Amino acid sequence: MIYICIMEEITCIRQQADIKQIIRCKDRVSELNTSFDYLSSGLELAGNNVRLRILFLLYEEKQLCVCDISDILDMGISAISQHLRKLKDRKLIETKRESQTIFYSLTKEYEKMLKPFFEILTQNEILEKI
Amino acid sequence: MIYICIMEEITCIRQQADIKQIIRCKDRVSELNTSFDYLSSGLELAGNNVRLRILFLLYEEKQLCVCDISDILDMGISAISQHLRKLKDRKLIETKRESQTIFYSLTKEYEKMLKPFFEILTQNEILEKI
DNA sequence: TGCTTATTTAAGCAAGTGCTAAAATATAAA
DNA sequence: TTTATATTTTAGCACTTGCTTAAATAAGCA
Repeated sequence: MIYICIMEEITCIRQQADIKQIIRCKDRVSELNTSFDYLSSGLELAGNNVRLRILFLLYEEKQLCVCDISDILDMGISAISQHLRKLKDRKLIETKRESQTIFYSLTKEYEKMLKPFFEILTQNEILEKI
Repeated sequence: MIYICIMEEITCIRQQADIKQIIRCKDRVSELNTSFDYLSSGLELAGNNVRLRILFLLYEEKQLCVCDISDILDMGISAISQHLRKLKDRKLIETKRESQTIFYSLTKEYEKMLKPFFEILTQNEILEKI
């Protein structure tokens, strides 16, 4: 019979290292693997300054077209369009065509998810003014 | 007398464009400018897969050293250290030295802020298993 | 003092991001 | 059909990010 022993390379050989803790954490992280991918990809999108502003504008105005956002943020239409595509691919926003104009809006799911953030944003601003 | 007229370049000359809406949004966005910078920089940090895992691990285990995280995530110590520095610079985490070992933990503020996210993460995982 | 352990910092590089400019697509109106 | 409007897509490029390797720092111990 052949025994194959897979040794996990431990980079750190601290005396006080809690091996049980490390193994428990490894398991925990790997079972939540896809959740981390999903959540981080969403946060990454919102983590861009321009995209965060776009999400906020859609949150407050309900719907806007590329052209509106381009004017508001003083940026090229193409640049905005590329940001919108990323947000749409990841289903943070959705489109509704009205003849030539394409209106973007937050999906129900993300409107709910982003609400607390934008409320903090707005409240802080008010507090600063008092 | 010399009049200087600063014309704002409007890239989009849509017939149906609501000029009042655009100007209102411009003002709104510019008054919240620093808030956007602050929030997006935080989300950007959490939007990285490795850093999100680090934040989650610190959330669950309360405190860990570079070495622990390096073992758990199977990554080089230097790479983890550089992520930790970014999180520390932005005050998402803080350090506590115990002789040679430096323990990292979430700051009170961000522990509270991240809680809802990690609860969703954990709940979804449980739901999937049923 | 030197040696070990724990960690950070710096240099270098491959890969990714976000912008601009130009070409392509799609709808409406003349 | 041609022309204008609204938008997307592609190519190219500067800039940033995240990793690796190697050198630097810092604390405890012989």
